[in-house]
Amino acid sequence: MTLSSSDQTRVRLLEAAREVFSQCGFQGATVREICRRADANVAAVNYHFGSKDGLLAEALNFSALKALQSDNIAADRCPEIRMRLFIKSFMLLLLDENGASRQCQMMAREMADPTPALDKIVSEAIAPLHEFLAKLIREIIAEPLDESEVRRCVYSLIGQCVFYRNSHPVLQRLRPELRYDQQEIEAIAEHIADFTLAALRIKRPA
Amino acid sequence: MTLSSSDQTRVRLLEAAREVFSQCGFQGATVREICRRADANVAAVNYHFGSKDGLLAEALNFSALKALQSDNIAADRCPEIRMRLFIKSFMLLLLDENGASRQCQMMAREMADPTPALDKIVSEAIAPLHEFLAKLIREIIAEPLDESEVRRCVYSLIGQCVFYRNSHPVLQRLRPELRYDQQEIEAIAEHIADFTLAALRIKRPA
DNA sequence: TTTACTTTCAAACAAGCGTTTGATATGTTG
DNA sequence: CAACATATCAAACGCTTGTTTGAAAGTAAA
Repeated sequence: MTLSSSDQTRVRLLEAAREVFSQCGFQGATVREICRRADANVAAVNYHFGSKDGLLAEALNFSALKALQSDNIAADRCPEIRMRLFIKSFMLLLLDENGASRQCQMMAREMADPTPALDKIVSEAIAPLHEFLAKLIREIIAEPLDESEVRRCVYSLIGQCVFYRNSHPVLQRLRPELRYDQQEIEAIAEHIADFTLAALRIKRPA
Repeated sequence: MTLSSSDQTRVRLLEAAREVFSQCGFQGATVREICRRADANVAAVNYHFGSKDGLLAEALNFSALKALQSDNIAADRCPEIRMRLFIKSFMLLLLDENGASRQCQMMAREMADPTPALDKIVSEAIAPLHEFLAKLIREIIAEPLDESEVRRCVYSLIGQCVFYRNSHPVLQRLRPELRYDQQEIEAIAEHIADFTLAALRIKRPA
């Protein structure tokens, strides 16, 4: 099955949309810029997706994030190792600069600036992610723990991770030589894992 | 010394600007909305501040954040206690909902969406804050530590803190009953302090 | 009161936005 | 080929944005 010409511009639009949305946010992105990058007419967005909102809804795609979680569960490792593995692949998704994976970056954008699509993002991607992490943290602590306390540990972990993405403009100015290459990302991931696991071990019986 | 009529609308504009900027971000805020809340004409912003950019520059004010740091240094306490004190007052600044202190919230906004004022914010407020925290962390660990490692600890701490502000729209949807009252903020601050200090103690000689 | 200066205001401006339109091209089907 | 549905396009629409304008109102000193 080959692509019809309309399907071709559709996928070009979706790809360009992910690029621009993840870079500029939904508000900052313009339909004209997306169409320019997709070599398409301004009217193409509304023809194929109905509206800018519709384009965003179709551009969102949580498969990478979900794959990350199911792979992690499938991995036959102890909870602490699985935590390390998760953080590493999560940071790669979040920071990879020439990324085929703009999905998480779009989500990180939406988190600060709500759009009509935020409800979908929360219920389909963020809520499951939080539950996944809460479960993993419970396994690591291995001691019954207050629900609200587990939740705050999840927030502490995710807060550390998304910080590098959300505050990238600031970090860039603080340390202009900073580049998110594979090596740097892995170093960051290792720090976050060390930091988080150390904090979690305290809560565990001795 | 009393306020001239022009000074009065100036301060009303500044107050309204802080309100709207902290709620909507710079891009999302409109001059018309600010003027509406300040009971001023649309032209008032350009008359008094030259432009929307100029209004932002004057609305920014880092005195609360600086006072927080100097008070903390002045307090005659051990580093760990000072860390707890700092986190608590920082979270109060960040989360206080009917806040006279919109300053930190504006800064948190800027961090995700760069504006022409970001350079000023970084050099005058964020860089000193990071240095302050780096020093505090070094005191807590009390062992010579790699500069990049200290920096990442600073990021871990700040990341946890600003998460509650930047991801507020998400957390609101995840837990609609969430309210940032005094008690909740203090509980959050205590968690972050416990979490962070536990992680830092690991790095310290036994 | 007159003069000079500052502040406010309704109105308009130019530019950018998402979206719509109607014509033109393209492709598919009988 | 003819007929029809689909896809693209330049152009324009209606709206909002930050900003400017020039007149009116207010203020203070001589």
